[in-house]
Amino acid sequence: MPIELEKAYNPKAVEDTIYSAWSREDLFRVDNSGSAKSPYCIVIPPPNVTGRLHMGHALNNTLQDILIRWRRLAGDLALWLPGTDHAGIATQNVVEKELAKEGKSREALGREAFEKRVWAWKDEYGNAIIEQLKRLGASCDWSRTRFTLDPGLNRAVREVFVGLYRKGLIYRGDYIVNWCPRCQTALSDIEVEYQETQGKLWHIRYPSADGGPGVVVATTRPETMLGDVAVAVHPEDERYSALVGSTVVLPVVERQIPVIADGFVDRAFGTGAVKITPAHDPNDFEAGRRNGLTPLNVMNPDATINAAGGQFAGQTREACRKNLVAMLEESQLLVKIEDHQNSVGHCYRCDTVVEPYLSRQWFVKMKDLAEPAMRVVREKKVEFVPPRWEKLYFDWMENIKDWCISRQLWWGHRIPAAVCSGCGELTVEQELPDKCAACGGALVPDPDVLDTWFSSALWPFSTLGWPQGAKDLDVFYPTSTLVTDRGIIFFWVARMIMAGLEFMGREPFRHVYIHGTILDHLGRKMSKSLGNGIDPLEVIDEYGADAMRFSLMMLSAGGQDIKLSKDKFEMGRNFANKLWNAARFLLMNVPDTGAGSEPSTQEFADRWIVSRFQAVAASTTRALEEFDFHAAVTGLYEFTWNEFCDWYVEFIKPRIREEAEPATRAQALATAQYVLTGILRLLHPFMPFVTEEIWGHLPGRKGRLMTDNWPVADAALRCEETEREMELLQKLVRSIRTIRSEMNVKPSQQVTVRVKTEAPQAARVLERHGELLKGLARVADLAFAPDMAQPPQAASDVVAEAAVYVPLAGLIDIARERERLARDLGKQQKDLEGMARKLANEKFVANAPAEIVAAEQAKRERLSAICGRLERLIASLDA
RNA sequence: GGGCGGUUAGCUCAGCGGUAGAGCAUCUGCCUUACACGCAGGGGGCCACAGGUUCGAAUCCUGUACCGCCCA
Repeated sequence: MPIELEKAYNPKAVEDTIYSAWSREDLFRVDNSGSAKSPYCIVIPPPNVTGRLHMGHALNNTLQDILIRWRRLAGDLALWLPGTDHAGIATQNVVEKELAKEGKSREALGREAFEKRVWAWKDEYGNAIIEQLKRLGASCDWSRTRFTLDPGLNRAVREVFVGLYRKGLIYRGDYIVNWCPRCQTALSDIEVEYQETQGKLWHIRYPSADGGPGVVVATTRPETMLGDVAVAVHPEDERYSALVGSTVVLPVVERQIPVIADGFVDRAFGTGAVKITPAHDPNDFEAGRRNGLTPLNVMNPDATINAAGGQFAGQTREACRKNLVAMLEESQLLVKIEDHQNSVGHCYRCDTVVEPYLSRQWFVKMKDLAEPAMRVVREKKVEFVPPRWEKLYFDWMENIKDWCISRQLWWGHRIPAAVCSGCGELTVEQELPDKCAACGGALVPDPDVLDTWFSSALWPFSTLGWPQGAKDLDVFYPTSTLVTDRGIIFFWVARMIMAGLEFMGREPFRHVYIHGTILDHLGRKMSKSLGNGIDPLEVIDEYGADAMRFSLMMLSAGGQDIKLSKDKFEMGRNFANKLWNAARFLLMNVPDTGAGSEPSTQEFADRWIVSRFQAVAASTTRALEEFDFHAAVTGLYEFTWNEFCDWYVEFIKPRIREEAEPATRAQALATAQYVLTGILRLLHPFMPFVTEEIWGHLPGRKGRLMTDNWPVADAALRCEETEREMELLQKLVRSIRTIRSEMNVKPSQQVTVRVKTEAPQAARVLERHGELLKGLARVADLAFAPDMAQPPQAASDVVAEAAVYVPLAGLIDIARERERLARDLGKQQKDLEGMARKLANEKFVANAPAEIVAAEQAKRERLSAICGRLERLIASLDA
């Protein structure tokens, strides 16, 4: 019994089944023992445990899966190592919200109980995104799944922290950091997002202590004046030189502060005099240090005013600003208010306005780490694809600032440090002792945790078993390719390179592929607040995972951003269905025993498709090697649809009918099966489900497609002569089809065709392959000759090598026919003239490469032949 | 203010030195027993603008405009 497949491909019915089969058969697991295969490894950019799969993930992970499935088929020991990120702030926020619903708080619960609670949450919900990746088809080795808070990774974090501390690359100190008053933690510089805001510039008079007019300062944040300790002017600013060294009175607060001179003041900004608030502004902090001024902190961690703010104590920063401005106005010290555009920092997790805030934090000294990390990119040991991202990397690395790594959170890696309650000595150890080594006093562990990105930076080696050492580490480090978004080049990529070099002595990966960003159909980023997101799981339900993957690849050229709308997925869905039906058709005709998969090259059509297949196998491989996913996928689309389905399958239909001659039938089926099998292999990385499903129906196949082989193009099977002949045949078929269509000949109606051709190649094609032409153009009667006379009442068309006549008694309107041919002639003549002009240009002939000139001459010849034929046709109509 | 990317058919995008391509949409025929998620045929573009380089520019260079992203 021939195999009968469903009429339309139904991804819903097969995807889960296929995935469980792969899983059940343990095909995801990578065995690193004694393999002679060369290693290929990708570590996943670990999604947040709190995350839900969005289109960005879908794109990112599709790309990784394509690479992994390709390399696995190609015979590598291909490991895709999955995992999730503990996402300090985000996860803590989620659980705190949950607690709030129960009327509880993290503080009331206590640290230990809270941490337990977060772990419980993680155990229950933290796997969601992993399960969603499986629906995408991700072929990760799930047995190696890691979490950034795993004990092994914690061990790595402590090792790195202590190592860097001992080298003097980690230090603790009091500095202005970016403080999120809502999350109540420090943030690193790159965790702050700046937004252009229409603000104001308040000009405030600080009168002299001696009763003089004093000085007018301009500020965008009047509330911070509570913490002012000086007013600064530029040393060379003549407007103020008399005031330097004098004392002014801080309005409302009535505190006396000095006027100092410092070169950092921008004379052109505002009034040229600025207030100095060292505890609340990074520049002022530095200025304060230079000038020996003691910072005055006037805010609580939640950005309300503290006791130092006197009468404003307890007010929020916003309320304080309002009240203070009102009071200044009342006392006539508010000189003016200007509109002022400035960019205001917001917390990247909760969007609260960030406060520059003086506090004691831990920092990593970056300069020494950045140097070798730049070198490996310069020396192409690490390559960005597309290469333009290198520049961004260098720009950031060259201006790198120290990294604030401590976070005032409860969820994360504890900083392995403690302070002695007795002598104040700082202890930094992987395993903290109970007592201070210096004085024997009790040690108080540092309450802070590390920036989540600190553990992420170690991901390429901590996940493989560092620092304990492991076979995986030996086999797979350095990893091969990192696939990620431009948004985390600083956060993650750069830091991984630095950490990898520092602790492994090798760069963590060879290539960094930076893909585009998914945008909505209007070109905006997809976001929860805009509600313009497309849910990949819905897309998978509606169109299938393969359709989504394939469509995304069709749309993602050269790492360009992707403007997405749901209807785009029809492309992939239609293609999957096309493939399915091609397979369905062949399987309906293939005997149970299989057709074999040895291609035949005896018949012209077989020789042609086999040759074309070698070409596409070669170009697909090349495209993947160059990370050109778009080229790979469009090449496969065109080959499968336009060559295999539209032409080859149509060609062999007569040969595979039951009544056909058995030998040619067997050859056609074997060749078709050979090409289909090859298509499935080439397509598998992009569309793993349909290809595996079809594979499962092929008679005589062994094992799973997922672990089969990647096709290697065989140059010996390439035949350019055949391809040229086929092109001519196709032109003739199209020519007849065009006539049929324009003359409204019913598809069921067979026609007679006469061809006038003097070209030996055309004669040969018609002689040998006339039957193919008759089949595809629905021709009952075909004849050709060098001197073929135009039959009466015939519609006609030309190709360069021939004139084609289709006698259609009663259907021909001579006038219309003449008009049609004349229109065509006009077009062709215009092209011909252009070509002739070009070739008449001596400079062109002299300067252009010989092969170009030859090609242009060939083109002119072709056009001239076409024009000649058209002219003769028109003349014969007039006769 | 600096950097990067974009501006090609109605829409979404390829092409990146030899006079333009795809998918969708559109128009005309077709349920030609693999597929209407389909088949066949057609129409549609002075490749943002202005200069330059070149025998030749959508493609390289310079500038302008607009859109987007990143950094300050």
